[in-house]
Amino acid sequence: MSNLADGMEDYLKKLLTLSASGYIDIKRKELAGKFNCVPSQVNYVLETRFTLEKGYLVESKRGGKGFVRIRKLQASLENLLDMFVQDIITGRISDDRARGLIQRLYDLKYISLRESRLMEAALDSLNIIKDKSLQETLRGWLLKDMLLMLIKFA
Amino acid sequence: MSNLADGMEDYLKKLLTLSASGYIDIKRKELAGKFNCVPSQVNYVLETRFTLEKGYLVESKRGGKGFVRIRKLQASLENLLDMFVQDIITGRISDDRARGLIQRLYDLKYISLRESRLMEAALDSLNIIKDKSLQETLRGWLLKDMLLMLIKFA
DNA sequence: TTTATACTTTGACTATCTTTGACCTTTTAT
DNA sequence: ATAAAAGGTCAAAGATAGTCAAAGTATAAA
Repeated sequence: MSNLADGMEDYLKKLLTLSASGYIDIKRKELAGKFNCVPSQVNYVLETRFTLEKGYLVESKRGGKGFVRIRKLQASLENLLDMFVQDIITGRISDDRARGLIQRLYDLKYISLRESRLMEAALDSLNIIKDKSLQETLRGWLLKDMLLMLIKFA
Repeated sequence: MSNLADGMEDYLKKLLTLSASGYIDIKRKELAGKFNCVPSQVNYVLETRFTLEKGYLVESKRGGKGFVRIRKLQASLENLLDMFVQDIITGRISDDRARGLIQRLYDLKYISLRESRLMEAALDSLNIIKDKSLQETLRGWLLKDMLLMLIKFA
């Protein structure tokens, strides 16, 4: 008998393969109910099994009619991401490295010239931050959020 | 099945696109009746979805023959500058206003959908900053740098 | 077999978004 | 003036989801 987390993982992955849209929407509480566990267990499964490195994107909304949406990335995007995931998940990234990644995205025709410049401009704005540590952290988030946005609407 | 507020938002936006005059007049109580909710729900939708920053103007009148008028502002650069002059001067801007500006730039066809999303993603990343003051300042720079870049390479 | 380490499960507390209702103000009709 | 007919405000309640750290379990190393 496998554990709860593995069971929930399998269940969600199965739903995903059955889904035509490439994503599924679930209710955290309902899912927890189905597996007879606390709702936060769902978060655990999402955090450990449906990560970016593994090719998944998770979005959610709170409040009435809220949801958790799990999206399976296309293989091509996964490959692309593989190159950056390491930088992204460490959470911090140097300016040079960040600009290198943007250049790479452009070379791969994944973003337009204007888009690359937009991303670079965003990086520029971080230069007014005195605290170098905060700067690196923020740069990591900036890059990650922009990249995820591109992927989400690919 | 989406929630009440989203449904009402969609309904009103649809009416707006169908309207030749550029605005629609509704009766708060009637609308609430159609959606089977309390009248103040209408206010909630107006306050969260039809704000000035998002390019809408809401006027109303009480008493007999009362109404609520929702107008989609036509975007123009002049218009935009007027609306955001204060932010530009102070160099600080709230999240809502920043997103509104981006939306308006997109309405104006100054930026593409992807570009607008990139800019929004950049804004997202600032949310990890605890210090609200620093956050507002940084947001100002971020927006300014991205905007200048767009202009420079227009 | 014990111990150390990694993985899983739980629950209390928090954050966010939505819905409702009681009470308030303005405008019009008589 | 007054009553009737709108619309407005605000705070509480409801509906979800997120975080974090403690407690429980399984696995690997000694």
